[in-house]
Amino acid sequence: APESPLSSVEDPVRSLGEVAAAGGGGLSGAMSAGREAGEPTELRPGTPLPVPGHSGLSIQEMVAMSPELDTYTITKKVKEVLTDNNLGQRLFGETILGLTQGSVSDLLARPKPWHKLSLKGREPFVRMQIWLRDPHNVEKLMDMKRMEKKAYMKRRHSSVSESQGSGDPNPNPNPDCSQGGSPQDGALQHQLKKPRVVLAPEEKEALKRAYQQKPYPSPKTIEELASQLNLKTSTVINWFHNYRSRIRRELFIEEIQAAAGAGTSPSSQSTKASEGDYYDANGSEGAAELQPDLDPSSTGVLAEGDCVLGQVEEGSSGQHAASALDSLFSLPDGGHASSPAVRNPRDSSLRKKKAANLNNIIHRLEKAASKDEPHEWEF
DNA sequence: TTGGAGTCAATAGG
DNA sequence: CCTATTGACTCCAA
Repeated sequence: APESPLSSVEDPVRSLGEVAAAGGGGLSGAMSAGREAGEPTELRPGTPLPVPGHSGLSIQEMVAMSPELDTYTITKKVKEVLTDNNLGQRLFGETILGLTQGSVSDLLARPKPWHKLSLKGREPFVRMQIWLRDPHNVEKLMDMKRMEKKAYMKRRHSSVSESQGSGDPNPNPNPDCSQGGSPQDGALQHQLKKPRVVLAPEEKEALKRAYQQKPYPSPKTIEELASQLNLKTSTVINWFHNYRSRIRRELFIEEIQAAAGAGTSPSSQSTKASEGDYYDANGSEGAAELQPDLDPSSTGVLAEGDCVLGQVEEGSSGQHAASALDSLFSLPDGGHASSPAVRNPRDSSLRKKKAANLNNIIHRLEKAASKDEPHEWEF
């Protein structure tokens, strides 16, 4: 069998079956029926990407049994290993995690604390942990990188001549190998595919301002915003979904940094953080002062007790059968499990964000108070 | 239905 | 090439 240019590099297992992934009901997608055929999207839900060595456990099972992991330390280590060895997020993500580059970037840049992750969300971290365990894995990835490059060179050479059909030397019976084919009929699809919406800075500002005032706008408010900004309603809705979600994540990170920073050094480096990107640096006014001490846990966003600190108390109990797993869940080198410490509740940035989240609470209270009657309260 | 969690994938910068 | 950002989509639970 002639080695395929690149697909062979990828997960050899992969779902053979793969029922036409036509994708379920696309409710709103109606009009833009441009969904092109091919592009089975590399790794899909089917085969959860086999975990390296390992006995029969599926990652799912391993995730379930996994003790609390320090996501921050894991991502830090992964980033270090990748950069040290010139390995990209794309290759790492697609072959090790089964995720795309963008997702990997996001994950590595702002990992959520373990206890805030769903089972699904923990999977990538467990995979990274396992991957880190064996230094040999780095070698394997590097080999793959070389192979990709080789394949790429080869393709670039041959493709030039066979400009049209059949030319594609695709020895792979499996239509999976997306890499190659694509630039075929670009022009056509380009027109049919709805262009990506890019919000103007001012539009984002307006939305952020609206968020400050009402993190959970009513359908009515959304409509207004949409028409005022001349955007589709769905775009506004999506924006709020995404913004809330990303604000939430920012808070997690701030908490981690606050805890870590406070512990290592009294003065500590004022984690420059991405500051005011996710919330209006200016607009948080009043709220902050009005609520001196809101119980964070009630927001459902600012976790209970202590996130970051959690993993200390864990240890002792679950050993037993875990002994075997023990080796699996521990970084190869110094297992320095981030030593958290006191955290500084006075962190202005954190406070500001928590304050900004006040409206979140209000929203829920409103909701609880009056199910019906989408009251539009003014403050 | 609505909101949250995870992701994808286009795209902007390096 | 690579990485970061981000609008949209899929799943799922309440």
